[in-house]
Amino acid sequence: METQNASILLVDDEPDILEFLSYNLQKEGYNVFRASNGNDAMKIARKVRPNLIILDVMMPQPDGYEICREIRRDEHLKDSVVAFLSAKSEEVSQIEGFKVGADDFIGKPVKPKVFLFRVQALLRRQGGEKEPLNRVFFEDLMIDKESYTVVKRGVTIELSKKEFELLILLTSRPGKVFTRDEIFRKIWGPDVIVGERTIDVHIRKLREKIGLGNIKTIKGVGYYFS
Amino acid sequence: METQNASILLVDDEPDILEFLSYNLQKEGYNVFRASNGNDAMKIARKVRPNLIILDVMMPQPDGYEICREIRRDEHLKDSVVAFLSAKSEEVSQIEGFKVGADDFIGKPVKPKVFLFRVQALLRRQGGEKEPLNRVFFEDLMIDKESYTVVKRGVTIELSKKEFELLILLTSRPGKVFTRDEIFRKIWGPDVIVGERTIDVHIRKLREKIGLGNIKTIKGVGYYFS
DNA sequence: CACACTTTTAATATTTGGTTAACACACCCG
DNA sequence: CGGGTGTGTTAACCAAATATTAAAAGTGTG
Repeated sequence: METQNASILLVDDEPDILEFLSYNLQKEGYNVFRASNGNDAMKIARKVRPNLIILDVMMPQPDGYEICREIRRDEHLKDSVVAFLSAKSEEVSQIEGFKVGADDFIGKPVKPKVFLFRVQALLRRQGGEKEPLNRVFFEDLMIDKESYTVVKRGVTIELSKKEFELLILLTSRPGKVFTRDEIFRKIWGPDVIVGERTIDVHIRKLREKIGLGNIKTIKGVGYYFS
Repeated sequence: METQNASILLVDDEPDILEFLSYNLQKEGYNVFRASNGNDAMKIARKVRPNLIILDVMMPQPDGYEICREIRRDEHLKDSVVAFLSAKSEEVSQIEGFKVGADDFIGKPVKPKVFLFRVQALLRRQGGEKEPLNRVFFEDLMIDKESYTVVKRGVTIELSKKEFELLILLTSRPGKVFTRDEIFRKIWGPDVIVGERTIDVHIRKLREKIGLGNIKTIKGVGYYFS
């Protein structure tokens, strides 16, 4: 749509974080606005109608949730993409977050690379809504292929790349049993040779992170997701 | 080994990269087309309607963005999946890329494994590599060769490898009586020697799991499925 | 180049499906 | 009726497959 650079509104009461995020975003060429409290945030939002609004959950006065609700109530803003920043400890609050209409959660501490990647994914969504959300749900599990995250019952779980690839592969066809060979070919490629136990180790880590029940073994055959 | 006859169009002005990617894709069984400039690309695209189009961003004449726009404008092509190739440095351009309707960005230098994995993911998105469901039905029984499971009246039953192989064999020709020798040769192979009772035990377990009625014995001859 | 992190290897433990063996049962035939 | 033959049942054993762990090797990053 717009040919101008995307505009992003950052809202956080901690100046350091504001500064840090803002720096990273500007480096990528985004048009960044800042606010340190809810009132300023709404004022700016109404004025510039940012493509993306990033809110810290924990703030005095109107907190992130409250601001988000207000945004969703505003005729001109309700279609904005809203992402929350939240510390790992208070992750249960994500449920609340999605209830008030959040589009994404970004865990603190923020890693620049991941952060920018997600911002990008969020902005992309904002444009063409026909784009199906690249998310898969399995009971209490949500897998977001865009942001490389897994959320289990509101708790964000960080996976390494291999772990994520493995999970994506297995969930691409729940119930299907993938043999070791198949897994090797699809994730490691046809000519990479690694030890047999490598997969087991990754499977183990995955189970450790997302819970044991979901990935099952059929001895002599392979693994599957259920 | 599944035959992935998805067709992929590669567009890049550097012959080396074209060759490299093409090699990797073909090795995986994809049907690869190449073009070294935008005009050729559009010509080929209109003719073969590839499932996936991979464009280098940096090209003379019409660059990747321009080609992508044209693809999105074309009635027959606008639903193709389009991925961009781009060097790490020019990341800002990704915003532009998503704006013109790109589905993914693949960073150069390209690593085969990652590349193939993403291609796979993209093709999956394209409309779900529809593979035939490997399922057989017998009255109240459904046998799913993919998941090594049997569903009986809605209840999923997990079978071990041997049990499953046995079931598959017997149901491959319902009514036909398989002799012990036949079963041994087909499941254990020609040179494996196991005791006579081994089959009985597996048959028993199968009967236990899927019900007694289905597998019948003809004394002195063998077993059959009805 | 030190640090943090991911991936792989290697060594060890544990699990479980497959097999066996011993025995029970059913049926046929003299 | 009793021995013969073929199959059913059971539990115990074993080895292969997998799980687990820690440490080494590889990666990127400041």
